[in-house]
Amino acid sequence: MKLSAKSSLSMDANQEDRAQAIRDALRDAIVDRRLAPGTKLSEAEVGALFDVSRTVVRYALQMLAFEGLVHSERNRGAFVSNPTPEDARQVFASRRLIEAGIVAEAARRLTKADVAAFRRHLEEEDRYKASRGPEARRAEIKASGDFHIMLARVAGNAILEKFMDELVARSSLVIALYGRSGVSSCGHDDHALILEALQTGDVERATEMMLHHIGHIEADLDLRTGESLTLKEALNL
Amino acid sequence: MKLSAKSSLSMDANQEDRAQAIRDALRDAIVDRRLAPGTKLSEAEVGALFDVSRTVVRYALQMLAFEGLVHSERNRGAFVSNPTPEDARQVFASRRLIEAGIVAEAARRLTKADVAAFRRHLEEEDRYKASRGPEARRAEIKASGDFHIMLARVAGNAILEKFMDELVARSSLVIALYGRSGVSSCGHDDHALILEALQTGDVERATEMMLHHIGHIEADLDLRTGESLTLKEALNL
DNA sequence: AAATAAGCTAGTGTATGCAATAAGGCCGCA
DNA sequence: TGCGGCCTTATTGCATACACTAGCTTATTT
Repeated sequence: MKLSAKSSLSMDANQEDRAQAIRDALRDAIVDRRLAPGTKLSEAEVGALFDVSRTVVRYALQMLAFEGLVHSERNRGAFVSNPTPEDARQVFASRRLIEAGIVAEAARRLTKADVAAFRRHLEEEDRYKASRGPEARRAEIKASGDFHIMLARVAGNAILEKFMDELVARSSLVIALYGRSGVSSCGHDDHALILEALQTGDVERATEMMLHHIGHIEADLDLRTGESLTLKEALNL
Repeated sequence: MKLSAKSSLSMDANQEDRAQAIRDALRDAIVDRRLAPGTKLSEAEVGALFDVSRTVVRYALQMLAFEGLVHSERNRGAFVSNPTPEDARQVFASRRLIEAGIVAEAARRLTKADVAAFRRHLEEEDRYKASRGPEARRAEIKASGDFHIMLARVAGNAILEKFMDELVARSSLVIALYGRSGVSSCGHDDHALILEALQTGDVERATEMMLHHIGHIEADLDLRTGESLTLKEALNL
């Protein structure tokens, strides 16, 4: 667990709410796959890393549990979530539903400034795609999720935006567990296509592109029922 | 603040997680409108009522803050949320989107047992509608929300179910603040119509009914920009 | 030698104490 | 008499201390 870099940085900046800072740091670590699913998040350990008491850590962990990124078991502790294939399917089903609505609303509200921001973001994504190494890969996954979060923000509905934050984070976990080729690297610029359709005001096409895009991501997963269960069952026979 | 009835009851039943019990009790109180928007939820006071320390109360309040039912201000405390008209619009926009998806999925999965449960529920709703008095009114509102939550459960997506829990709760708050005639009492049995369409497997019609229903609820609101803001602006001129 | 039970340890659940902050009251001043 | 600043007080933020639970180790018995 190496999160030390974040700690000092966020502490002096955020005098206001340290629990939130810890939450964000852990969230990033989970989404970036620096913390593997199943990893135990010991209160004392995290507290030591961030130089706060367990009280504050508990708040942060509870928030993450609410988002579904962390699974909390009474008297046992908190662990990075280990979504089942069924969980994964539900995440993507939810995304298909909500992102379709977001695309429709975003198309109506998209400003020139938004388009410019998206262009900058797409360039950044491309840079990461071009780069090699695990660090660039992590950055690419993060940036890929950020695209969807930006879109949700443009849609102007704070509630849907919050839902998308959660769904994108959960998606990262799912991809970490079940992703085959690593990234949604089916050799496509889905995001660029979506933006293009949005710019021309073609809502229907943009929606279709989005659904295809989510389909691509999901198709890249290997959701066959986990081996661990099969193994257990085999031993019981 | 009279929540005493719940406290003793939930304590002996739930040895497992007292914070959750308190959360549920407060949640019910807010959704039932026993706690008005803006009411301060003092940690010490709530703790005394439930006979737990502030630590546990804080967890409960934080959970409610995450659901949007409670607004937490640093060094000031937690208050029952006071959604703005814009918040209200976003709640219903989100519901239109998500419940359309839920109806479609529920139609596919609806079993006979589900139908029977819905029928029982509708009867209960009717009983409350027939009864007079504020107590019956509260029960009616609650039951009305429960219909939507049941539907979400039938749809079989835990994530969407959680989102609906939050949206239904927020709706109750909004109705408490901006509701004109009190309940969605536009003299209709929207829920029964939705169930009927679902039974016949007519997804399109069920979806349409659901959207109409949400429209009915929203139409019953008076979302003209709050007087407080207008007053402030008037004073600033 | 294997299995079971008892104690031990590590870590979470809860309460409480202390420090800090914000709201309200009080006094002085114009 | 009205207004502004200071102080008091109630309440939250955080840390720590204690209680309890689960899992592991060990020892004893069959």
